Amino acid sequence: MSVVKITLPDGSSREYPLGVKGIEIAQSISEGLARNALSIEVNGEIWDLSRPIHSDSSIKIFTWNDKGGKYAFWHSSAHLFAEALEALYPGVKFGIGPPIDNGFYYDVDLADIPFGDEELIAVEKKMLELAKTNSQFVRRDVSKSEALEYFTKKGDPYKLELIDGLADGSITFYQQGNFVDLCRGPHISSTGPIKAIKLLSVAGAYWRGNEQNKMLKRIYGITFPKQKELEEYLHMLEEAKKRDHRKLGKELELFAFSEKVGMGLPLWLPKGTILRERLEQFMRRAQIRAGYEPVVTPHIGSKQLYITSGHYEKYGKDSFQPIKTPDESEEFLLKPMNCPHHCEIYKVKPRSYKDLPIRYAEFGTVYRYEQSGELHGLTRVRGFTQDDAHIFCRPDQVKEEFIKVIDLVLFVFRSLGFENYTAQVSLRDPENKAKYIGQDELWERAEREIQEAADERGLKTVAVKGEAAFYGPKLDFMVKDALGRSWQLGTIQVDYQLPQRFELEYIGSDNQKHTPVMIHRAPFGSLERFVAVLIEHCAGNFPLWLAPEQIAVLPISERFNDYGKKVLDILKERDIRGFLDERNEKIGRKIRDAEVNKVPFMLLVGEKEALENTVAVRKHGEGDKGVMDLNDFMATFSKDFALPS
RNA sequence: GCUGUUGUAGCUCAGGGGUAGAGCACUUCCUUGGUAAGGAAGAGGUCGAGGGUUCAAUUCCCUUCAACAGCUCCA
Repeated sequence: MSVVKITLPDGSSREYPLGVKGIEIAQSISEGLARNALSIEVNGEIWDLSRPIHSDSSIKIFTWNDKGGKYAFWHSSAHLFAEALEALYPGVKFGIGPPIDNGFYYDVDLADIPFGDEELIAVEKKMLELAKTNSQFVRRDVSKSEALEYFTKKGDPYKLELIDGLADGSITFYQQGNFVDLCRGPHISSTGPIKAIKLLSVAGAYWRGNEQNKMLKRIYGITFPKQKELEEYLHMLEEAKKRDHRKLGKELELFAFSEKVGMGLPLWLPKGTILRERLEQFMRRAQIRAGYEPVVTPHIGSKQLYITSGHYEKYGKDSFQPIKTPDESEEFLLKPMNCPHHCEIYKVKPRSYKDLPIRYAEFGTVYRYEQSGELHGLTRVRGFTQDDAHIFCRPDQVKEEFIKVIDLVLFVFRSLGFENYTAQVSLRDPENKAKYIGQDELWERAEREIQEAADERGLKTVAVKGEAAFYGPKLDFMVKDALGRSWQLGTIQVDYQLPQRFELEYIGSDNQKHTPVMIHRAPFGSLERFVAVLIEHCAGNFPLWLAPEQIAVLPISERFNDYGKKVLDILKERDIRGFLDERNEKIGRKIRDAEVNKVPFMLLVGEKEALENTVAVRKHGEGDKGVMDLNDFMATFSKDFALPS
């Protein structure tokens, strides 16, 4: 056979000579595509454009607009970085240098060479210089012995360790210029297209992520085909920093931390508390409509409770330690989760199959001793409030209940304008079953039912092994923060284990005892994290119903403070949150301050308004909306003041 | 928890071996102004904490705490 059949993404296929290269296919399609092509997907694998294709294949040619294209570009940039670094610092040892979502990094052992901003700039310069030589990335298959010999000679222990773990026959080298790296690829054709380079930061990272190993320097960078794109990216980073919830939380006086109170223990300021309570009201109402019953449980529970649940064994040592009492036989733990308490509520009386499902909801504040280096604003704290609920149901009700919870989560996301979320099915790590409790068949059943429920609601899911909780698989909803970091928000978890451990039961229609299934769920995840992500999502410009201060009443001069007070009183009668700016300042100044504080509406009152009983409406970010009767104003926006439903 | 960086007024930051400075915010006075910063005066700090070196430390050294970045972790 001297031809291969190549199937294109549109389903059409063409024949090419055996050993055709991606770049040749691109040229045959169009000159423009060939010019922009960076890599090619061949039967689901991403290849170099210069690698010959020897069998019938489905292909897709990637450009800068595809993730696969960017990855090849950034992977090649990592090699270019290594080449430049080696040119400037001969003898440095290299770990790994992969592409990431935004750019690339390379782990290097610089021994004791100091490496700061100046060095980063010097390496950037060298990279640009080398990129201009437009050297080809050349792929070469090497035998394991040849690979070992090369890096032994070069004296790079990290690469030797990597090669050690690879099978002979699967090892490839890539070379550009004088630099040779162990690499699976793929790469772009040559260094020329790398036109704009920025090395962003240096951080420590353990070799192979193991803290027993030596710490290497991880150098992050990003590159672009055009200088303008780099500038736009850097601008975007600046903008993202302005949305950081830690910054806005301080500026808008939403929350604070105190060294004296303790790290990771947020203090909610008055404005932040309003925001948080509005979210609670919103969720309470949605839950009551969905058939949940609110419950309240204490902040501590006896150690025995957590021995029963299995949490003590799993987390006891690495958590807040037991609280003692004068009675030495007593020990209590700060509650790290609400489920055991809710199980005990279930147990207060015998249950019939007709009672199920039972749904207990609680805004439960829990405490977890997170590692100090993990704490991060409101997204990772040591004391937080979950919008928690536990659904106790029969096995035949699991899927239906799960779907109802998905609907609730999606309602919440929709109401708050979150469109960019991903759903992750978190499964057990089949290689490490000891990490989990419970029988295999229950796990398999739960994993299957989660996937089915998600599919039924048309969720796009990614299954990730090893991400399950120790008692059951989860469906996690993830969103990204302003700086592109991914956070888990809502979570839904099926649990066959806790009901057994707590010996929960119900009497079935067969008059026999059965064990119910438990579903843990928290659409917000925690109020803390949700508020953090919400702040970044809307850059502090909260929807009207959530805004801590909805309206600023701004008298033109002190002469109209009395009328302003009257307007404010009317607003307050309608439960609208507002304040009167009585300061001896000009109107321009009052407007500026209200704008900076992101107050959604400003009502200006002066001589004309006081005489006519009206207000001059100004909307945040939009400007003057004209003079209106106060009642008309409130009627026009009444829907926006109310909880969404 | 590990590695690195940082810590000066309420906030944002400058400074630097001889006991501190700016802008904004704050207070008072003048001004009563119509859609993003009116003017003047004033008050405000154990320079994160503890120890050391020194005639002298906020500045140099050590320890510690916290924040930040990354790694590891996340019921």
